[in-house]
Amino acid sequence: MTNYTSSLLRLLDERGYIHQLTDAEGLDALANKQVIPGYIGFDATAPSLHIGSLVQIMMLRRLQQAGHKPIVVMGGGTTKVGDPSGKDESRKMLTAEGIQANIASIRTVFERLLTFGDGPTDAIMVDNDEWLSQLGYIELLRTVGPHFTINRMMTFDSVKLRLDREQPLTFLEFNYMILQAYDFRELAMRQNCRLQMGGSDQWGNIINGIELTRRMEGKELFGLTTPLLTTADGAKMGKTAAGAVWLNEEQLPAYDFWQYWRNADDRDVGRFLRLFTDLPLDEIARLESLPGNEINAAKIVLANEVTKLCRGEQAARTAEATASATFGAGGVGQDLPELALPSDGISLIDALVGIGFAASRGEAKRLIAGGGARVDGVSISDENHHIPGRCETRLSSGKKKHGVLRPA
RNA sequence: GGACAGGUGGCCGAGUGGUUAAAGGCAGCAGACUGUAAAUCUGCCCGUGCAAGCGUACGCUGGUUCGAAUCCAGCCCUGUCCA
Repeated sequence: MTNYTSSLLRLLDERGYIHQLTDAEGLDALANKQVIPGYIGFDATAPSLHIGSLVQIMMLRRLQQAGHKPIVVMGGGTTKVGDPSGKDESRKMLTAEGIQANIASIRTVFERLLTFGDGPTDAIMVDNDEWLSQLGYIELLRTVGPHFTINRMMTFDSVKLRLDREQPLTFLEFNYMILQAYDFRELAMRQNCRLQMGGSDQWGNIINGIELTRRMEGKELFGLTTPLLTTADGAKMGKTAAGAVWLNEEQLPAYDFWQYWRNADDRDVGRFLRLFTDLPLDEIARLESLPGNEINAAKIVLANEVTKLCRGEQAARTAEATASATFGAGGVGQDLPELALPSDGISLIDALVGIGFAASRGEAKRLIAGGGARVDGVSISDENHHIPGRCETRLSSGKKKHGVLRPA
């Protein structure tokens, strides 16, 4: 490990945030000397970010913990053009109001993790629409255009990959890197921002911003990327059966959020604790070295801590209580999904579909045929099974998904 | 504008007239084993129905045919090369 002298880089380094750094010594020295405004850009295409972005959010939190100034940049302007990053047809153009609503919703999570305000190290949130929508095409060409060569743009992975695979790459997408580079320059001018952070896939964009600003303004900026976060079995973080693991409560109930962390792979526990919780490192070292199934205790700590940060203390407690009531005692907890139970009962199939364990009746039948449907813990293989009304019933799909049928 | 190659289920990718709701892989779900872990093995994996079946589905629209993802025409989209 490198010997950093600044508390910022030491903190980031020992917790595993650093993948690439443009100028380690320069940044280290600067961090010792002044408060560094640093930013990370986020997408505004959905009303919530998911845990794929959590590393970046946590990095802003670390920045603030180390006495620097986090700047959250919402891509309101870039979102207006339509997000080209995925090769899927995610070109839905959002309305200005839709984007604003998304930003407002996303902000609620940031407010839990960062301290916003007017002070020197308080976090701020800006929308790149502020400057991008003002931008004239001719002006952009004249001021920014000369600093980019196509030759160089072609060498970036994001571009090269598409061309090599003979996939389409539109002019719009090609221009994204220019807009992102422009963002960095603009922030350097407006907020005196000196550092941009991001995922390793942003390295090219960050470099572009640094070079553009150096050429246009003669200012020296820094870039830092995080390692690409995958789970131990190689999957991208944040995807589960039900879809993405959203940070906002409206998109994903706290109990499910808690469960995601509770079900982490053994091998991921230590890494996740360092990245996603504020626990001291020696405590984390102790937790991650717990032998055999004692590691489950560490997973519970992980789930509690992350849920506390993202959803609040109360949400974490309720989720944990629900989990221990459900898994430990075989009972039910208040956080489980519920379905009203009519007084004359309900068919097992309807119950499974109604509570969301099966997307269609056919799927419910298959679940039953496979032995995965349980009523009060007992596996039911009769697809015509009828659940009587009156008493509270525990309905499960497999061993992990549980719900409650409550008499109406 | 021209020539050529393509557009298949969440993704990748076979399939060139009926036996194709469409091989195979990935992802996903469930079962066994476990520790709410991993690995492994097994089953499932468009909708509806108890079922036979019916309805949808292979870029779009129309056509040929008893029958089309497969053949024909036009259109849209993508790539490569040419102008």
